[in-house]
Amino acid sequence: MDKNNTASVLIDLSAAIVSVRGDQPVCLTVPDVSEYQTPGLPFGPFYPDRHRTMEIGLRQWVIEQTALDIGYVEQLYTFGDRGRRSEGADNKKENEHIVSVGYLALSKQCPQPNQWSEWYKHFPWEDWREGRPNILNQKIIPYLEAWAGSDELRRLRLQQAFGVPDKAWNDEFVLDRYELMYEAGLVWEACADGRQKEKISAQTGIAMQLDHRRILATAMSRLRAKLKYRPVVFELMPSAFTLTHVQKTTEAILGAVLHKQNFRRQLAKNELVEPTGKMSKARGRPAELFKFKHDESQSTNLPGLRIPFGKSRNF
Amino acid sequence: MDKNNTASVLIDLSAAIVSVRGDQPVCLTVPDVSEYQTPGLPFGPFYPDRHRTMEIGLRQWVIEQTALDIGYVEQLYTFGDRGRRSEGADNKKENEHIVSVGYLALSKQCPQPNQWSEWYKHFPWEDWREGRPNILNQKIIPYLEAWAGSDELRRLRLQQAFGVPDKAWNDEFVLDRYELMYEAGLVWEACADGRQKEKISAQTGIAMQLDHRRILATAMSRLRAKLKYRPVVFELMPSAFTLTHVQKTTEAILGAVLHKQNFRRQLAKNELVEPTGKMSKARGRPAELFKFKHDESQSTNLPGLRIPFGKSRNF
DNA sequence: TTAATTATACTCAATTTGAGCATAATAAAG
DNA sequence: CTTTATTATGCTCAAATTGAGTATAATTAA
Repeated sequence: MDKNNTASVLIDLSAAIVSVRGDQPVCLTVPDVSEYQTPGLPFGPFYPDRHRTMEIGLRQWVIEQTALDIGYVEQLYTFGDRGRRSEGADNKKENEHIVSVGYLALSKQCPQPNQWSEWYKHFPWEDWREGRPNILNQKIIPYLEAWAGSDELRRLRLQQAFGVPDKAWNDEFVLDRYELMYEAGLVWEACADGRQKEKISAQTGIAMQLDHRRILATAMSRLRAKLKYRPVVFELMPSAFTLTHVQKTTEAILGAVLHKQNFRRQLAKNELVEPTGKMSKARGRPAELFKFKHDESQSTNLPGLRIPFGKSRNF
Repeated sequence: MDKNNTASVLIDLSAAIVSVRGDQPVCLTVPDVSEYQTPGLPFGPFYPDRHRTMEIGLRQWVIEQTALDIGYVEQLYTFGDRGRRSEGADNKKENEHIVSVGYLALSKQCPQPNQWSEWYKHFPWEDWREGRPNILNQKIIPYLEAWAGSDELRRLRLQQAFGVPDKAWNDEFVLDRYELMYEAGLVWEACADGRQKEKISAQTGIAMQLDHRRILATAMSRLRAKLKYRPVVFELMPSAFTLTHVQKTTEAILGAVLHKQNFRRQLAKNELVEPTGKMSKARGRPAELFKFKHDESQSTNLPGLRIPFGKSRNF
């Protein structure tokens, strides 16, 4: 193998294809054939000869393999870490290095329910809609505190990511929290990568193949952040919807509940929706059906929601 | 060439290494040997055998080639476009596909002035510190309006990116504006890539090699956005500085002037700086010297500046 | 009819923002 | 030594935004 070849790599395009089913954000997964049965994100190789850009390549295999209509697509991050893909265990071809480019895609529908995996089964500590998740105080925080010990840097990172002991929880730091837990050996993937010798007694969320849970965490962080300044929720909504429906979808993604009246005030101020004239009928008073105002093309850099938050979110 | 090989690519790590000299943001460049004399961003190949992660690989060649102390490094975007690197003109090896991973790095110093290129020489329309740049009304907007014609989509994009006719200028849309100008054939690179037949009469900013101006535009967008919610300015400041110095640096990057008292109020509220006790001496009343409060390690996700803006920025 | 449920209009205090004036401390000029 | 230019910093205040309610309307189910 000459020097030129050592620089040559294969590129995987991995996608976190996100949708919302009921009040749960879900993510398209493919089943695992190995003994562990951990789900993984769908991915396909990038063929530079065939596709002019990587995004085109990604859309291509998503259409071929899933027949899904994904509107919004955004590149997340390019991961080139050795040792974060369980290479020793899985990869037969030692010489082929793989770099994976992670994408976030949003889909309005999610047919075939068994192929979609709920976010919060993989990240139970990220859903605060019913209050602070028990797993935090019962398991994660005590374990991480022990791991940090008296190490100043570790304690600082713990404070940043998890808000302990006195800072607020920040819903956007999904990736930071996952990475900290990985380093501390608190997720299954750390064992698989050989960073942790013994298995952790109970699992902290359902693991995923290779570094896919990390890609999903990146997608969650990005989507939660983006929601607040770009109107991406509408990429997850049908053509007509009630305001409550938009709110429930937003809350599902943020993993937090919002103030109803203030949420609507923001929608109104930013002129993001317009009435269709029709009404929905369900239990109580019928709600007006709205539609997104700018469904044409690149509505990417319109104002957004400027989510109003409850103030104290720690404890 | 078998199917496996068509998927194999070389990876370039390109870096927009940014610093501020006086009141000008600058970017490390390497001279061009070709006839055009256009500067380019420094880059090096990624050797997956040698470096565990791409960021480590990047830091490695930056240290080797520039001897710079870069603290903050952030991955920007992975570009895999064919036709956006003037391949026909430059690349001899038709079979080797190159994907470039763009990085943003911040440096406190910028020695050897001739190797650093000022941002606004490449993007003269992005510096609004002296008011709306003349080149916009005199050249860019008229050209783009003609290009858009009566095409609704084009006009919408024009409004989003450049604020014409009635929206405000958004300093973060550097990339959107550059991409629009590229598509419209208003930058030199579009000619080089063969998208534009004739040369444009006068240049709109100094061009760069391959797609490097696009990477710089991405860096500018990201840095301008980040500045507002993360305290990254301090990665560009010496260990002790006056508040005015922080403000001038921020203004240089944003390409806009800020209200002095309000800027300081934000710094104070977020507790980002603390006094050193020493004073600076220059022309007028001496200013207190401050230092960044959290210089240890990952201060990445601290509050940030929440830049207050002047209200009307169009015209 | 009544209760439960959901939608929507409106209010109000607290906070944040945008924009300004007033005053203080220094160097350079006269 | 006084004045002027220059920069720093303290303080004010109206406008806008946010957070957190209350009140009322229009339905379905009992």
